[in-house]
Amino acid sequence: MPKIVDHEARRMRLVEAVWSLAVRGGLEQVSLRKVAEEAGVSMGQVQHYYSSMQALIRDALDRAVQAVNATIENAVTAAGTTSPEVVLRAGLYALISPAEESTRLMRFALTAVGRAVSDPTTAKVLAPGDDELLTLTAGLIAAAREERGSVPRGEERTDADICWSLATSLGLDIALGYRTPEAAERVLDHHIEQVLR
Amino acid sequence: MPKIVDHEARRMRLVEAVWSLAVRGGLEQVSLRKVAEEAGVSMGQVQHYYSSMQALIRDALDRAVQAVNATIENAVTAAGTTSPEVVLRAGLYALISPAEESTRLMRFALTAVGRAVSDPTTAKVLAPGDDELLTLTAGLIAAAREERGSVPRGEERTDADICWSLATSLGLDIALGYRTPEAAERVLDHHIEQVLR
DNA sequence: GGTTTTACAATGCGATCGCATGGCAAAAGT
DNA sequence: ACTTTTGCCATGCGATCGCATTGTAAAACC
Repeated sequence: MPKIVDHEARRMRLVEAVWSLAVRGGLEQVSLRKVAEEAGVSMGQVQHYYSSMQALIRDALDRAVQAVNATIENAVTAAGTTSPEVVLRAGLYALISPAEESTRLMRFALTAVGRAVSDPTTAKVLAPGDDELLTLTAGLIAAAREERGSVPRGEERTDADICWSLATSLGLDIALGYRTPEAAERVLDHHIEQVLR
Repeated sequence: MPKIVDHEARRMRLVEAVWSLAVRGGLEQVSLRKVAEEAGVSMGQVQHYYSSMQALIRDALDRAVQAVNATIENAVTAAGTTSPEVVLRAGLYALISPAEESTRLMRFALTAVGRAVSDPTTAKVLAPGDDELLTLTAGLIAAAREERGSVPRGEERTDADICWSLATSLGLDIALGYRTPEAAERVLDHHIEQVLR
């Protein structure tokens, strides 16, 4: 067998290049040559690791979405077994984090959203939280309400749905420069306060 | 002077072609030749009315945003001077309307969102509701609360902000096929109910 | 130590792109 | 009638695109 290289590292390097190029000038600025140059490798290497441009971009998107999900899970895990309200806030805040890498991933996701309009595969990758996340969040909301002594009012699933929609929307606003993370946090805080009231 | 033609009609025809092409295959599928073919005219005509591809797409985006705003204003105007809650609902519902043209415009806007990441001009066009809209909406919320006899709690501006964020988010979900208009309406109804409670 | 397999690198091809250019028909002004 | 202006068409150019092809150096296997 030939040279032993770290395939994962190679791919990650190329995906990073795609992220940078796309954030800098949109997905349309991502080409085999540009990616190769940005990553400091030859065009041949890009072709060696990805059978097509589509495959490269798809992998870049997959990894971006997975990275965002990972930050949410990490935030929730870090919150540990404190009060449900703290866990709830931790998860939602992950989407409006001022961390530069977080914003970068959101920005890249935004450059790919356009494709979701005509490409069902892309749409599936970018789809909002699944049932499992919604169920978990609904449980957190119910528990947090109980903890606060609020009147339970059912419909926690819809409340959870709205929370994630709002947090995502705020995160995208941050990525587009429409809001600062601080302003977004104030809005999100206010909403959580209303929900748990 | 030469042939008299309806410039506005010509431009609108080209913009329509851009919308169709972009919704069908993303903004990257929009080219001078394709637009000309889609509109059933020559490439020269496209060049005659738009000095560059950028100008054409910018006009298409401007008109799309203006069209969406128009549907909101029309909905509000149509609601007339009934109760503030009805007016509020009318405006918000406009963003999740099941009307085909409405979804089409949202879809096109989505194909352009990616550009906003790296193009401040596009970002400005796609920016969320301005202060005026927010102030107006906040007034409607306050009035609707009073009408219902709810306790006033200030912060109506933030409530208005959240309402528009949620409605927009739901509208985009519909455009991407993540939700049906009916499901989105249920979510929005629930939120309005919570806000006015 | 030769063979094979892997990991690239370099180059070329056909298609498509935005845009510039030049020409031409029609109609308003003189 | 003739000039001028406008609306539009057709064509060509240089750049860039994704991808196929071919070549090559290195390392595991026999």
